[in-house]
Amino acid sequence: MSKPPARIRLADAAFALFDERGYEQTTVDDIAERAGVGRTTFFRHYRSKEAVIFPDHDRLLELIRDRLATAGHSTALVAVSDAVRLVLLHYIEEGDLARRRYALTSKVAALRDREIASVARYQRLFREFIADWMGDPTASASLRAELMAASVVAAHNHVLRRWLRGESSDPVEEIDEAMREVLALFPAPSATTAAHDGGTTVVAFRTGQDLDALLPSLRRVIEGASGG
Amino acid sequence: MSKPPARIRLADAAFALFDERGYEQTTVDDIAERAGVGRTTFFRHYRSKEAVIFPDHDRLLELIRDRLATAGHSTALVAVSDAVRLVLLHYIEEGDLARRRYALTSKVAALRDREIASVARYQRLFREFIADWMGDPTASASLRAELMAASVVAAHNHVLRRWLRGESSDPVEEIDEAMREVLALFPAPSATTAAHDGGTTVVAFRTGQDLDALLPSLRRVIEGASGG
DNA sequence: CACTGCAACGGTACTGAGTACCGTCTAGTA
DNA sequence: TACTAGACGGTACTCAGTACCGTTGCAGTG
Repeated sequence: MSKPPARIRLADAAFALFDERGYEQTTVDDIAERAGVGRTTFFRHYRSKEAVIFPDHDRLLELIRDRLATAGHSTALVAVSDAVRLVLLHYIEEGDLARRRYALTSKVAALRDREIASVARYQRLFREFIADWMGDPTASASLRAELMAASVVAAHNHVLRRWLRGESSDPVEEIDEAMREVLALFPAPSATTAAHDGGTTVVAFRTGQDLDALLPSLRRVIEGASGG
Repeated sequence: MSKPPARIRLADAAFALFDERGYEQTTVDDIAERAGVGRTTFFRHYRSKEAVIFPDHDRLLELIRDRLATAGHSTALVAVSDAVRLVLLHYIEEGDLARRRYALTSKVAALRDREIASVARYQRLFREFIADWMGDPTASASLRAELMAASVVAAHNHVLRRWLRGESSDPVEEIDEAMREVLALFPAPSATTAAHDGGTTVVAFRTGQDLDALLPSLRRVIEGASGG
């Protein structure tokens, strides 16, 4: 019966102590002692006390980067959807561990802030990828890339949190549906550029009425947009 | 010639030292010494070494909260736009100080993370406000509130960063235009709910053609959506 | 003037995260 | 056996942040 490696024992000890005493009330010395290793060994495996909760953000970033790198111009949005699904699946595979982490980040402000900072790095990755894909350096296109990346990440967070709270039985189906909704918000980039030369603008909406009943208000919307 | 109050002297000293030696290379003792006060006094005025860079995030949060609180149901989106403009104006009034902070947050990861965490608090405020406004507790509405809040904040950040980098001469006009673009992405909430009962869906796009030329493809899109 | 209360300040001492460095033990190999 | 490399433990240090205490200065009050 050989003991599990120190890295695992440290993580187990940390989660257990955080549950028992709370995060701030647990020192690194406590964690190392329960894991049966020296304090130095803790910092050899984890850069900080916070990092023991988020072991593999770097790996996850690489995962996204790799998936996006395989995309051609016509498959860019598919790559984005795939990358988001990949991240979600990663958390789901963690199972109970992800839920314990969620319980901690919900209570401890320092951990929540760190989580948010990590998510911002994902968002940056998506934003740069989408901006490159658009290939249009104007301020307007840059804004659209920013909005799109923010929406993509928000959709992921929304589905993930639902699953973490036990409100979702099929998170993969939910993320696919959410991504469809996000992508539907944004026009194809080839069409958008033409609009700046004073074309017709059609805004997105959904209604119970049929198309013919909608035409008058459609026209009004279009004229309002081109007039303002 | 009376000296400025300690709070100001500390901020000045901190920014000066961060410029000279860098953030990590500057200790709180250094800052206090240059400001001519004791170390204790530093922590009386600023909760942490990072906080000296971001003095008034709490006040800004209150500003947003107050503006949103005055909104009625029909003026909710106006309140959101106003609140965002308020935040942007706050930074602009800081002028050079905001630009120095930007230079610091661009270099120091710890400061950038803190900035991001603060922005996330704004986003949460907007998300809760929008969700309340929608008054629809379904998962779909919750996602839409999340997407909208994320887009609102992303638009603000985009315009703010452009101004901070000196790429914008009229940031107020830019934020108004950006907010128009954001709000155009999202259908009115009364219309959205009907769509789930199998109504007509109109997707957003822009084109150089006029509306009549577009109708056939519009119909095709709608049938494709209701069929899938 | 003497007294009181209060607010801002300075100093000391402490906890705990994170870093640097050094010595030790052990497994694998020539 | 001798050598080497990696994982480990221990010590000592820096620095952020907290707790506590005493001091100073200034307002108002008798």
